[in-house]
Amino acid sequence: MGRGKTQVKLIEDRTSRRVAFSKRRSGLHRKAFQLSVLCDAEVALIVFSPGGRLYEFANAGMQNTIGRYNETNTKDSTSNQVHQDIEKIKADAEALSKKLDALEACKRKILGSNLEECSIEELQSIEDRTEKSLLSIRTMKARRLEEQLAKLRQNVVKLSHHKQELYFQYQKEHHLAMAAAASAMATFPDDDDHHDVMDVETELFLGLPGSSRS
Amino acid sequence: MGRGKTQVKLIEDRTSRRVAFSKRRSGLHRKAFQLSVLCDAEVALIVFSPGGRLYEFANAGMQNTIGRYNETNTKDSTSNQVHQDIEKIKADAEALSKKLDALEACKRKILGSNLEECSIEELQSIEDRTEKSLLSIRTMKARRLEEQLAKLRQNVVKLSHHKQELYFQYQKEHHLAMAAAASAMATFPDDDDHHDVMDVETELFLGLPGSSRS
DNA sequence: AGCTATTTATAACA
DNA sequence: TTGTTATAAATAGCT
Repeated sequence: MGRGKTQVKLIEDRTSRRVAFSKRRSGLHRKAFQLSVLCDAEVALIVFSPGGRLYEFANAGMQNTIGRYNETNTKDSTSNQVHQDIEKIKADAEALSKKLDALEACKRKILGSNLEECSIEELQSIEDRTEKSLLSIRTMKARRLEEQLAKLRQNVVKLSHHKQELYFQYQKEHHLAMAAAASAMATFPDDDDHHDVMDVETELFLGLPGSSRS
Repeated sequence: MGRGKTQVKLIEDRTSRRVAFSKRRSGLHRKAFQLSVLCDAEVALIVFSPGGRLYEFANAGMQNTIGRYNETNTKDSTSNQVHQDIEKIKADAEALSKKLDALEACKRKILGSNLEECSIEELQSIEDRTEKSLLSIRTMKARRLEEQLAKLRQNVVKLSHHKQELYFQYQKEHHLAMAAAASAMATFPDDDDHHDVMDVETELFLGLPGSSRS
């Protein structure tokens, strides 16, 4: 149709191609419409131009026809996968929620609330467990205290050393000063009590009751 | 095109309509194909016959073109809603999971495991709480025991009554029998020890140590 | 399904 | 882009 026979291959000339696209697209649209009316068919047509422009026709609504297409043709693929994913996530959430409820109930029981519904046997087991816990907790607390003690002792030792160093330094400087003073004015011998710096009690005892002093 | 002009309205004759559908459908398919080739366009065509049969053409793959259509055209509606739903559910699951982890850590601490990372202050608070719990648990246990005791005592009372009834019945029958025997053979007086049935100790003491006997 | 008279679509041109 | 026109293509009504 037209003044020359058409070969079905890409039209090389860009302008001709654009024109052909425009005319043939509208023709296709018209034909699709006619088919839908004349024959009571459900027709959906999607056309993207090479430039990316969208043209569409759908006498029953594009989404409806696409939905029907997906139902009829490809029972699964996307839609079903998504649905399965959703179901899986929901189930996971449900399971988590239940676990959480159980844990909360358990915690409450352990903490001594909501014991109304417990049998004696259950109470006994909770009691035993709680006693054990208490033991663990106290053990750990004792260990913590020991650790702190050890640190404090270390600090004391360090401080003690530091003090001694300071003392030696002081003595050294003092003797130098004395020597200088002595040589300067040997006539005034001076017997101060520098040694009593060492007399101050600097040791500190720290420990649990009953632990012996090292 | 054909021997008569076509009005664009439903073809009434069923046979004609079926024929027209067949011919026009193939024509439409051919035109769609030509457009895709001649003009380098992406074309998708879906046709449902009135009988529900599916015919399709898509030079770039139906799902691809539908996907592109959904992206280009309808940024939202279904797909986006579903996506949002999924995200919401995921977030919920995440939150639940975190809560669960926290609870499990809490429970473990209370039960005396995983105390390595606790400070002394934390340990102290856990200890206090656990002691309280122990108190609650023991109180509840005592209450339960009391309840059971009460029930047992009731049972004892019932059994005691029942036993007495049985005894009276026995005595009655025994005396009747005795009377009959006496009247039958009054010459052999018989002094058996039936009364010792009552001598058996049937009372039962149940109670907590220190609770007084009622 | 084929055929064919006719209508329709459209390639080339303006 | 839109319109015209010569001509190819599609197809309605028949067989």
